[in-house]
Amino acid sequence: MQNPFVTALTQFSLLSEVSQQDLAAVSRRLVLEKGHVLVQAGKVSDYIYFIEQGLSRTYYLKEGREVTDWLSADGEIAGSIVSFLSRQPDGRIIHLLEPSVVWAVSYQSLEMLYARHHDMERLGRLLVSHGLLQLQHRFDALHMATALERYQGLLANKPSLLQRVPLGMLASYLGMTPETLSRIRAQV
Amino acid sequence: MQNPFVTALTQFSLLSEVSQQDLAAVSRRLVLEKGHVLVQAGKVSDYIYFIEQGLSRTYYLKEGREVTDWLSADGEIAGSIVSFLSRQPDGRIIHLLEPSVVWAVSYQSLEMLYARHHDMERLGRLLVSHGLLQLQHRFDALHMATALERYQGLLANKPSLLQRVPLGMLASYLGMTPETLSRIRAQV
DNA sequence: ATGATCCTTTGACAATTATCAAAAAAAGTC
DNA sequence: GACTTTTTTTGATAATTGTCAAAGGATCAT
Repeated sequence: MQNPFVTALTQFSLLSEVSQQDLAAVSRRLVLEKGHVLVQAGKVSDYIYFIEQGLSRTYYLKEGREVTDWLSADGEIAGSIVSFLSRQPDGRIIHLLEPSVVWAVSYQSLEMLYARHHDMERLGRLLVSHGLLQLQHRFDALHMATALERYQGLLANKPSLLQRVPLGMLASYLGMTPETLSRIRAQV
Repeated sequence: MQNPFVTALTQFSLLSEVSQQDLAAVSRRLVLEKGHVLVQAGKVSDYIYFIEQGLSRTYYLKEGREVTDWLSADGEIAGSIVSFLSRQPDGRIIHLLEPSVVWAVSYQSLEMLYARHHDMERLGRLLVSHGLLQLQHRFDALHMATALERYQGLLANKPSLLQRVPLGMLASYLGMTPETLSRIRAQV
């Protein structure tokens, strides 16, 4: 299999040749510049993305301030999951923090594949399960933790983000102000 | 369908008669007293629960203190999802805050049903998706919010928990100390 | 390269939240 | 129902984190 997107998904669960071909057929590879907006606010998000290479940031506005909700780097999934799964508009915006190569699959295509192939439905279940585990992990890292602990958690878990993501965007990702993150970083 | 557990799951996605029967066949109804422990810490959790009536609390210990991770009431799912999905031990404990009627299904049975019936696999996917949406919602409610906002969020979203869950357990659920929650409640 | 813009750091101070302790209230037990 | 135990409230104080402002750096576009 040449398609890195299909290869990555196959890690979650084996797919028949037919499913792999069908999946490859509905996925599109995009080469995009830094700053490109993958998902706009207020619309139903119709695509889910796989970041072959690059970095995306999901954020929303709260009282005029940007709150970073999620960061997806090479080999990870990006998407406005609330909107994508619930089929409702959502305020989240996804944009690229680096020039990136991403794969896109539409909701419709996925539903079609789920209906057609049991093994794709299974893959979908496992993908969502994986997403749930990731979110729980992130939740735990922020729950009942001090700002310093949250920073250290990121340092232990995803240190590369500290290099690749501007401090101001990381701060709200960690649930603190830029000033606090700057001070913590200076002092550790 | 007489089985309230199967009826509840059917809301997520239609099931064939056969699937419904198979699901009913592997689920067991339990009538349990307050305080009963559904899931112990440090073990791989082999069951997922549906609360027909009652209330459960998921918590773990952090530096000697109990942190409330999740609360499941009538009609909701309870389970140590990290352990259940990842098949790894986890520190979370689930116990009942009220005498409850719950339905239990084992991991093995579910896997068997997933493999046997495509529509069960779909139901599983939708159940996990629903869980992911719930967790994201909870995450959003705590992210970049003050203690007062978090309290008001609970008041707006799940006010019944304020009546049914002891304040100390709610406090860590909301990411604050019992003293802070007590003061906020007195003042609002 | 240069200027403009945006991001980060630092400082002073204010607000929020945590901690510790003790009293008051509520819940569980015999 | 009285007693014990646990939970909640309240107070005083400390620690953490946020806010506002300004200076210093970095980045971007021309």
